[in-house]
Amino acid sequence: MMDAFKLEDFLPFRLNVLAQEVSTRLSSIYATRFNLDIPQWRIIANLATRGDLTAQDIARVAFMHKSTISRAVSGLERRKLIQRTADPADGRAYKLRITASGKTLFKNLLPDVLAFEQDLLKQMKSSESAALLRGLTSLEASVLKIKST
Amino acid sequence: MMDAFKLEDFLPFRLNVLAQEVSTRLSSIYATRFNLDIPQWRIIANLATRGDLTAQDIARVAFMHKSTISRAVSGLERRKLIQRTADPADGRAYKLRITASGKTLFKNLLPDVLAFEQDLLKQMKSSESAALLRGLTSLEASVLKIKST
DNA sequence: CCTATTTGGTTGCAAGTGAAACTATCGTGT
DNA sequence: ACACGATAGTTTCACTTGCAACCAAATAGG
Repeated sequence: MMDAFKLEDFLPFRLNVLAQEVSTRLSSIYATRFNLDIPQWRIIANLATRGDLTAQDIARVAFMHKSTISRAVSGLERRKLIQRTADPADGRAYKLRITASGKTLFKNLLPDVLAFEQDLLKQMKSSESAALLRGLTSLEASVLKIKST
Repeated sequence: MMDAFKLEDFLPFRLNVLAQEVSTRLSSIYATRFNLDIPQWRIIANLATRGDLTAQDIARVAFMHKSTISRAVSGLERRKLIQRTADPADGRAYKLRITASGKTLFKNLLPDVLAFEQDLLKQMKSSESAALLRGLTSLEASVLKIKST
């Protein structure tokens, strides 16, 4: 019609659709089987793999808003999947730690989640999946550069 | 800590963060300068480049929910950027068409939007950006395959 | 020290979104 | 011609989310 612009080739659009599609399918795994939403899953995963963190730490590494974290933490604490203790070094902050049952949940969840990722990648030729991962790494760097501009 | 799982290497997480980051920065272009939100931008772009479409058509090509489209269309029609006419072939449907002022807006917007995409890609080595695009194409196919499973 | 600014975290509010219910119309089968 | 299920689009509702205002504690500057 007008111009040769194709929305379906437009990088931001493609990223959005892919992320959305992948996210929806993935979250159905931990939502239905483990009753976690996306923020909760991210917090669990970070605490399980990185050790104790404050909400602020999580905000930085998981790119989440602090209000989202605050709410997700309440839920996780209520279910005793994580535990909050005052940070001795900073009276405003709380150290978040995953509990034993949180670890168990994570251990049960992880295989499913990894299997899903592998399903996605296994459908691709290995040269293509390698290209994807390389490209994503490069794009991540590019976004950071633009960000600081 | 526990397992070698790294959330920051996990494909769904990476896609999410990237899409989110890119989307936010892009939408600030058309939000502040042209008062469009994401659904509206997508509708304008599709109508500008593909010609007349029904809401249903847009839902399919742009992966949007019909309720989202319905609301976005109202706003665009109110601003006379698009126009709705009853579909002669189907009494339930409406043909959506971009108006002259809609086209003008799109023409003004397009260069900014393309420049943003180019900014992203230009920061990457051309081998890396090629890898990215190839990988995304392959992943798109992979997601579709899993979807039908 | 004492004030001013910043920072960690929580909460209220407004906006956006998906699911589902609903209306109107279409298409199929009988 | 009619009844049925499917489909286009709108709207209501519940829920999520980001932003901004807020409180408490920390840090910086005079």
